[in-house]
Amino acid sequence: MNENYPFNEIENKWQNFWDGNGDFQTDLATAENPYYCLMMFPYPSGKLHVGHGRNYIIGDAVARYKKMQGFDVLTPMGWDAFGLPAENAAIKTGTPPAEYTVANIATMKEQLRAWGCMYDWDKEVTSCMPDYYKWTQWLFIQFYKKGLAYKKNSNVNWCPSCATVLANEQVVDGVCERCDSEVDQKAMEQWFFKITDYAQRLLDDLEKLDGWPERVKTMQKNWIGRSEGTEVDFKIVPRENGEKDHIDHVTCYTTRVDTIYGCTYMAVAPEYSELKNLIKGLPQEQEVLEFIKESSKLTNLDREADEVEKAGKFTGRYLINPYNGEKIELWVGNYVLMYGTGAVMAVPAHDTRDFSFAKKYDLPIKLSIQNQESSLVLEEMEDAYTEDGICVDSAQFSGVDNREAIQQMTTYAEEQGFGRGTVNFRLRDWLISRQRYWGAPIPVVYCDDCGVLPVPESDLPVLLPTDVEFKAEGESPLKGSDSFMNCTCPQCGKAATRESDTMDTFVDSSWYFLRYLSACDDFQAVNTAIANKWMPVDQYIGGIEHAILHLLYARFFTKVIKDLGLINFDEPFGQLFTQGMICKKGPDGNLYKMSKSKGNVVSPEELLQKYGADTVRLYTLFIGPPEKEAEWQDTGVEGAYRFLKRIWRRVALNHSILEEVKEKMPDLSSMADAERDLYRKTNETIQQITRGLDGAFTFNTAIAAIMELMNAIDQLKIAEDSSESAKIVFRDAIESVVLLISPFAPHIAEELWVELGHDAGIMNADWPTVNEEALKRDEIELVIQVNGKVRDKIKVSAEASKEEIEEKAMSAEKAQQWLEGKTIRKVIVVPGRLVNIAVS
RNA sequence: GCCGGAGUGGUGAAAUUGGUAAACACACGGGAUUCAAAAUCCCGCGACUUCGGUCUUGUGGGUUCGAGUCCCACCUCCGGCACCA
Repeated sequence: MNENYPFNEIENKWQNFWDGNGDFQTDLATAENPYYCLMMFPYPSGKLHVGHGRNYIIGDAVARYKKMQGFDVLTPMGWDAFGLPAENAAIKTGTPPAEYTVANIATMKEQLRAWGCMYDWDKEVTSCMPDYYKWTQWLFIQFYKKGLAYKKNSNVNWCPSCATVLANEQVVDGVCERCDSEVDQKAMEQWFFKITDYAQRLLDDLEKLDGWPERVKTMQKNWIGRSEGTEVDFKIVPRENGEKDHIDHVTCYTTRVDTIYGCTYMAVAPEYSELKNLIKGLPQEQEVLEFIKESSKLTNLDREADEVEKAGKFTGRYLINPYNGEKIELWVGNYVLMYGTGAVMAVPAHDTRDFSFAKKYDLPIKLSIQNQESSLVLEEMEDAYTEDGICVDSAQFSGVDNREAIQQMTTYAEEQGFGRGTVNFRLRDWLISRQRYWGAPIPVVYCDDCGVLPVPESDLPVLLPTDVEFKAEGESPLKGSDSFMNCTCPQCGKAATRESDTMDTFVDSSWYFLRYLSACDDFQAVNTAIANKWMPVDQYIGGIEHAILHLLYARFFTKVIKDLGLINFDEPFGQLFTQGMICKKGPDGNLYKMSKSKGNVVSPEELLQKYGADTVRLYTLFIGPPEKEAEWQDTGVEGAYRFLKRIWRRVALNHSILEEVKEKMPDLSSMADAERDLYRKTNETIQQITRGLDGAFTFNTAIAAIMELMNAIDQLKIAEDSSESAKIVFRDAIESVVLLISPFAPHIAEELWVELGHDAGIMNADWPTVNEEALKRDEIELVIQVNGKVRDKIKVSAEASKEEIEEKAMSAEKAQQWLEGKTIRKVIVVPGRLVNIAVS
């Protein structure tokens, strides 16, 4: 056996072997012990760098580990293949998106293979292929039939650079999450999914997700943004000239109805639907219209900046507060959002925004909540009092605790019929229309006579045309394809037109985990029996950047698909693991997430050639806790390489010893001390790693533990003339190292496994188990502390009683020096750990 | 402002959940081997020290025989939400 570690010879060999052996192909129907290990499928952007690799390496390690534990592991892989980069490439180079995408997939598939990440390619899904998007379209139609897909005209986020609309989730700090262009507001007719119908369930079911990171659940909770409050109808004071209005009241939403006796005006959003009607013909009309126009010019960015000066106009109309009959002014304010009802009752004394607005426009301020000390004096207030307290000047509610008053006053409003308790969500419906080519066409037809009609299921898929011109303009390229646009009405047979928008790519990725389970099924989207058997996914692995978008949409889809009766579970992912990003210092010396634009990518090719896949894998897992960000350091790779070389050498140099060992593990009692120590260390390592890997992903410490075991193996100093039992213990330790490291560095493990005389296919070997007997110690080292400081160490028998330990500790030589002349006040004996002597 | 997470050597980090702080590595320094280099092996590596020790887990208090870990107050950083009424 060559003593130099020949990674370049063995890695490809074993990758071929795994393929040929079908080790990663899983029979979904017959598997008895299913374990679904899923990695977020990538967008085929071209090339993966080592930062991307973390996701797949972690996933592969989990899959191999679970396989060795006897599970029937399913690890599929696919491609989130629709999306803008392919289309932009088409605009730039003229390469059709399909061609570009297919080429990238081929490259990335090779890269995954070169990393030793093996998948069940029989179940590959590619979201841009007709056999996939047919079923995406089918699901759209089911959503449509259930009233969960609808079209409406509304203000939407428009990215001028991407030339398409965006979902709220895709707008980050007022800019497009993809290209960082400032997003405009534009009124357009667009398709939406009614995710708001599922807001409560999406919120409630977060409770069930014990295997999800807390921070992801919190992010989703914030995003859904539930708030409980009260709607109150304020009657509009009729016009003096007797003219009628369309409406007779304005409804506001508040979470603080307890402060309503302090309400001194009402403010509506500039976009408030009835506003223009309410001001028609009034002297204030022009001024207010002007104001509305000004406000609409404010971009998202301006609105989100804290500095935006609150501004507003009196509309000329008045309302009646139904609780006390007071007449108040109706204002329009730029600080009021179209949230709730778009109208807010203003209580300057108890809301900081209303306070500054009232001060600016000299509106009245009334105190209606008093603090516990009754120390609030209106004239002295410099800001609103927003804490809890006691209602004052609030008619029959005066003296009531304000939290209690919310209940009482809501009930009162319901009894009187001018208000009601209600719940509001921050979550908006999901805008899925995209004015782009490279996505699944929305399967809808417009007929002049019959209106909007879904494409009949038998006509699916609605194929993307190829006779299109790619341009970065504001219209879908599909509009330019006559062959696509012109069709017949499925109902009346007359000429009709197709919808030219395509679906957001997040629609594709919201159900791909179900499609892996029926990848080749031409007759149905979801195989119910198989899905119920394999889902929810046991372990999902991906980046934290999907905490809201993808993970929320996938949960929504799962719930809808359950309601369609196709599956019997309502959460898609049991355990979720979000790995941290890999960063590297850029040319400017700052640390960035690895990306082309920062010029700090490390591509795997060079590393694989220099060190091999196992080294890259081992370093990636050893770099730090996998859920945290990590800084890539090239010298660290060297360290991983050194360790693998060391394992290899230890086997190669002792090959004959390892080969000649045939005997079984001898009795513990017949082992020399050094042998027992190593045998114990081997079992401790197995225990530690297994505990770490179950539930948590402590790869970094698992690898450290294997390194420690290697250090212990070297302590034994095995040689040809060592005793038979030493050789057995040595071999057992080496074999354990090979098994334990195999999920992380599978190629070297396979090779050494065979060198140790086993059949090829280490992933089908059993994960090592702990011999409890071996863990026991005859003698234990105890620390002796005096007043909590370590002063001495003693060795005692493992069976020693507390009394014996105490006695031995007290007489320990060094401890004695610290006890001299002191009064012993207390002695604490912690068996197996330490003795602490408290003196004064 | 609200919510979540973190702060430990030159660096990445460990610490059986209240029990020897710094495991395992990286970097660095010294030595062996070598004509030389690479590779490999051995030793050292928190700070101060009068070589007895003393101090040390963001800061300050507290609980405890004992605190990186628990409690209180504060500081800093990261992430999410945010004019949401």
